[in-house]
Amino acid sequence: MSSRMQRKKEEKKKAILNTAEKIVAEEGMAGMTMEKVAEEADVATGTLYLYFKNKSSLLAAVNAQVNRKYNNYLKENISECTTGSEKLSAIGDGTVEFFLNNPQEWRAITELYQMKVQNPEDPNVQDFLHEVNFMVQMVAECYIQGIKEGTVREDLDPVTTAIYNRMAFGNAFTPTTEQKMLLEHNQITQERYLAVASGLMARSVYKVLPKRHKN
Amino acid sequence: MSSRMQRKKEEKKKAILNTAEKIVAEEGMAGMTMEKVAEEADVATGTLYLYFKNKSSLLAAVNAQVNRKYNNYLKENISECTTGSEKLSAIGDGTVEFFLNNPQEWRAITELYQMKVQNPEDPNVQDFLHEVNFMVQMVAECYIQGIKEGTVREDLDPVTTAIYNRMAFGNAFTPTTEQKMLLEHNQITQERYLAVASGLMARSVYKVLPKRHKN
Amino acid sequence: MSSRMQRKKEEKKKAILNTAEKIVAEEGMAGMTMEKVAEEADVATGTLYLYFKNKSSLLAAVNAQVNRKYNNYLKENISECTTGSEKLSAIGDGTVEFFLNNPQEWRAITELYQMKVQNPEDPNVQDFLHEVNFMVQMVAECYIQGIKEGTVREDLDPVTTAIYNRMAFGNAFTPTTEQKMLLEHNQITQERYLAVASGLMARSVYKVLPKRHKN
Amino acid sequence: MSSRMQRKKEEKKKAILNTAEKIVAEEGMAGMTMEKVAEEADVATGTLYLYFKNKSSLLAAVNAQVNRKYNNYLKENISECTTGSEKLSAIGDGTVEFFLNNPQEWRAITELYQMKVQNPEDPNVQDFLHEVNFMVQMVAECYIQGIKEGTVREDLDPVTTAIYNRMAFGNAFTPTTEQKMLLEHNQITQERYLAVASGLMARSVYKVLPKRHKN
DNA sequence: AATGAATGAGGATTCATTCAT
DNA sequence: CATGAATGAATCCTCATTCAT
Repeated sequence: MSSRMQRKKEEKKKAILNTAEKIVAEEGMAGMTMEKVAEEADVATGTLYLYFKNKSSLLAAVNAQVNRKYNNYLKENISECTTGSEKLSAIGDGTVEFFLNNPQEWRAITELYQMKVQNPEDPNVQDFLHEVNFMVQMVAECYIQGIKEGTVREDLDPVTTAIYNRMAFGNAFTPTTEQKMLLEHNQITQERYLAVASGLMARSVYKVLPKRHKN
Repeated sequence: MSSRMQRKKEEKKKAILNTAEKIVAEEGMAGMTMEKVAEEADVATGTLYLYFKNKSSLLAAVNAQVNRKYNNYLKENISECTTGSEKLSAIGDGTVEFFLNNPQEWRAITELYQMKVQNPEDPNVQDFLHEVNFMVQMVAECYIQGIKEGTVREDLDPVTTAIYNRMAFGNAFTPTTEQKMLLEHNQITQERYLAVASGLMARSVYKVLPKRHKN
Repeated sequence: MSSRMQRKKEEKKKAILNTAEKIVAEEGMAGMTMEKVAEEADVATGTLYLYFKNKSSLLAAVNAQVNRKYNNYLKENISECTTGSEKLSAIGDGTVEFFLNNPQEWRAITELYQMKVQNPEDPNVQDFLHEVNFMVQMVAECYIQGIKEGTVREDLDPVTTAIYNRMAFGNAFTPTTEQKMLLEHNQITQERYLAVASGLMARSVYKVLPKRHKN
Repeated sequence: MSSRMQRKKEEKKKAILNTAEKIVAEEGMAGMTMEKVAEEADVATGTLYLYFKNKSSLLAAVNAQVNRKYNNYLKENISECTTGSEKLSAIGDGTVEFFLNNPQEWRAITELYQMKVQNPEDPNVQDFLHEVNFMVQMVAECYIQGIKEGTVREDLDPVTTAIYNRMAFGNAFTPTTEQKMLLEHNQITQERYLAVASGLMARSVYKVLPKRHKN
């Protein structure tokens, strides 16, 4: 295959992926039908199966891509930080920024939390796992550095905490339906909720809260 | 209707509800088809609709029941506590116990976090909302008491925190698929995960960690 | 059975019948479910089957009752007329009156035009047939008298015409969905339609139009 | 899509449409289930939904097609006529012919008189309405011409009469169940009924009956 | 590689009718 | 007589996946 062909193929795959991501963000995982993806990506239904083994694999690919974007965003945000505490702040702030600037990606990420993995061998699943784990390791390293530097509690388990935080983060920005009902019922705004959640997470990690988090 | 008839009807409703709960726990919300419920509950499909308006309402009823069980469990656990700190500990420990003793209920609760409410007027939805809110208020009051008693941070927003905690709790005990993969990949046991998560939550709330939480 | 019991039974049957009639009028033949009838008539579903063999039979009974009412109305209206022409006018005017005063009955009558007879042996079907045929014979006799008196065309086939007129009448007052769309599309009011239809029917029968029909 | 493909698709659509028409004619609107259509058209259930949005739309399409056939038949029949009276006769005779030669279409047309329109935006509904209205306008114009030429009553309302006639025609050829019972009960043949009905309709319209209608 | 028509199993819901009490 | 819970076949519609072109 000529490299031009190659490139074209790659582009089509991306187009499908982006369309799928958009639909997942807008209508949820269950709302993403292969037909809709095909139509909106302007390809035939059958074509989807040339690029993705099945729906499950496409979802995994979306999940991988969207997490890669998130990771890249944070990586860049961190690059100029030196202390662990700074990095953690950068991750926190970066997430807020990412959430505000890429609402579609964020919606997709949280929708896909509940993705059921059908075939762990699937390269897209592997890819996805790789991305998520990268993030976990990155955060864990910040904790380790923070512990060394005395800003993070010494008894904190870095990796496990990082894994726990993934969900806590997601939830802080995108409450479940149940939580939305509770917030509404108790007349609490989403902004308030986000602030409180962030504070709680910070407090669980830091020895002394950095200034910005005193809110 | 004779009271015997009445009782029998009530029993059948319970039977359907329990079957539905079991299936939700085992196969998720989407995996709960009306046919499966009917078959496993050993009734005809049509019978389900005698007791529940539609699938959505049945799910809400399951959600209400399962949260009621949880609430009752905690209520009893709390009843002998006096200080806010004690109560919060009792809630934490009670949740662990409940999770260990009623794995099915717990699975169902977490599966149903993402339940979409279709008709807010539905009595079962109302019932569910009532239960969840009861729990939130109960925890919030413990925080308030704890603040008064000096064990809980003064700047903590009781209700909002209680709402956030619902999800954090759920997640601590039943990680998402994604998290399970991460835990496995990093060779962290579920017990370890639960311990770390509990510690993080405690730390975010307490002024000084109670002894039991020093893990 | 005591005659009091007998009466009570008769009353219950009437109640069911009236409820069924109402529902047919409001929601059409297909919209009349046995459950709805039972609920609205405040009896158990099973009770319906004590009084009517099946749904089909209940519909036939409704059809019979509603036509009986119509017939009685016209009979009374005619009773003081002497000439055939007068009687026919009385039937026409009576129908308009009946239609205006008993909209429910009228709706039911027209809805039931398309009733499919499943079992011709059914007493209710027989009853229904008897009523409709009574009406046909009554009109036919008016035609015959009119012919004798020189007001109705001699070459008119009394019975066949009377049968044809049943439908024409019904249609004049209750156009089909299709016709309603056409009327709306051409901005013709129902009143106009009724007037035109009546004029056409009169003209097809009379030698010289009676004054009232010159519209 | 290749034009061969295109043609094939068109053919399949027609096949489905024809099957649906046949079933409507034989078993009525309510008797036409999607499953029956699929089976008899030898396609899968899902295939129906590739060609028609839903059952309601399929029924509308059948209604449109069957009326188009009827219209075309009459258009051709009229084409060589010059006077309004001739055209009206041609329409009457044409309808008899159509009824005799296309019994299935005729049955379908009359069955569909009671079609409930669910979505007026549906192209098939629009199509159907267009066809029916075409017929109404055509007949109305004949009346207008006839009035000018002095053969049709001057006081006749062309469009309204044409709308009324649609039903009258339909009924003349395809009596309702009720009427069939009455005819049978009074030993009147369908031919006789048709003749009488035609005569009545003619008489309601013409100033002087054309010879052919003196029956 | 790409297409998109076709498939058909599966899922929610309704409703006439029965029957044990 | 009366009840009303229970039945389960029937119906509409969806959607992941395949395959002939």
